[in-house]
Amino acid sequence: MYALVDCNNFYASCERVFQPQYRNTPVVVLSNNDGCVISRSDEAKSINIPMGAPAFKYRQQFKQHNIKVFSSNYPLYGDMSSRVMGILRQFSPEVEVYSIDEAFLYLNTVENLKDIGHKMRNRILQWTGLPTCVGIAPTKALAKVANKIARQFLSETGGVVVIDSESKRIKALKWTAINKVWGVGHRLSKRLKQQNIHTAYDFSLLSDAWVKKQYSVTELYLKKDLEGIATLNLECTSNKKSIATTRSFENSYTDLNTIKERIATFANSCAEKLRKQQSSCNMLIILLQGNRFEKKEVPYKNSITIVLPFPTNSSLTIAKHASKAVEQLYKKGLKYKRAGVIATGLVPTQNHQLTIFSSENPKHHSLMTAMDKLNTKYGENKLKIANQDLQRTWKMRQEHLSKQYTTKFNEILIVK
DNA sequence: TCTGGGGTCCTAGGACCC
DNA sequence: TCTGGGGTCCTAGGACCC
Repeated sequence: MYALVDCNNFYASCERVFQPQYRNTPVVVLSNNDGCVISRSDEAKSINIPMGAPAFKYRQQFKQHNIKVFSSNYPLYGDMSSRVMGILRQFSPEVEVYSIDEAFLYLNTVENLKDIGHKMRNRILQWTGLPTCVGIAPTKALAKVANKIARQFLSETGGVVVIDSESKRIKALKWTAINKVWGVGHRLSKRLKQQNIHTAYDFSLLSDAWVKKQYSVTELYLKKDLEGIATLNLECTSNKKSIATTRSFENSYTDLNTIKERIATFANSCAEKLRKQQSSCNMLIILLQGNRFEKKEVPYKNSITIVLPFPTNSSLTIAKHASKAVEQLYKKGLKYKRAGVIATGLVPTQNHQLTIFSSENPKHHSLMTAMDKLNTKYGENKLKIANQDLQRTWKMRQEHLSKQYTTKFNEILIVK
């Protein structure tokens, strides 16, 4: 059986752990640059603050309803997440960390599953202060469905739902609207509804061949999973297949040098992440975009894919290629609002294929190692690469930032 | 003034090969 | 005048997730 454990309103709940005075009041967490709402407490949801609400449009409502606003504090959420995952590993050796706030577990046990679900919930709540819901079922897609029901009927279910019989499976699928099914998004649900498929149950009754022909194997796998035939497997490998750093700018930029500097910083950040998981990349994607919300015309949006001459995780090499690419993308006179660097074609750094004609300058490796060491010791970005601006420190707007209670000694909680 | 960021997977179609 | 066909690999872009 599979369990899906999901933290309720994760970012908002993390903030509440350290500021319990907000436990029963509406709380929202904003995205980078305090742009839009990305997490809401139940109270904020019931005041109809939508997901993705732009903060500048809702300032009045925040004030009016006394909503506590936080800037996002990723070091805090990341640390809380790894604590939760650590607890889950006590219940099963097979854990797939599906996102920062949820994980699938494979449960191979004769114990009562409902009891296990409650044990997981209780231990996470007691050890981290975070509320969760647990769905348990014979497949991942059904565990997702069970989890949704547990969340929706929290007080009746106690936050744990087990689908362990055919009648429960059918009842659960009939309850689930097609657009709420995991893997069925906006486009797909629209098409399915046109074909008179309105619930997960309707979908599960379709013929395999028809689903594959009309849609793709993804939908076929999903359908089998909903039927109770486990088709989606646990993915326990932790290494990423692509690594990205993309940002919106606080203002629009028009100047090439400013944009090049930003790209160099993003390239450096990607390279650092690559070295952390001991990967190198074979390809880079550089992207540059105008303002998505510009009404007049379709905004400029373009990207370049570069195949590197050899796999690398050197900040210098990646920044050099990224910088060259951005010169090609840049058009004078346009305004840019967002840019990014994505590293793909990742391979383990250890066993690079030897290239006959070119390879990394061996000095890069020791330089990068030294740079990472110093940056770990003295704080991020103490050491930069030359394409980055040494004077300027780019600061995100974070007007409502909480402390790094769990990852910085001088910000640790003090008990009076 | 101010609207996030980081991922995965699939498919269609082009390029290329024999 | 007649102008193949099958296979593979790669990439861009879409759809979806949290």
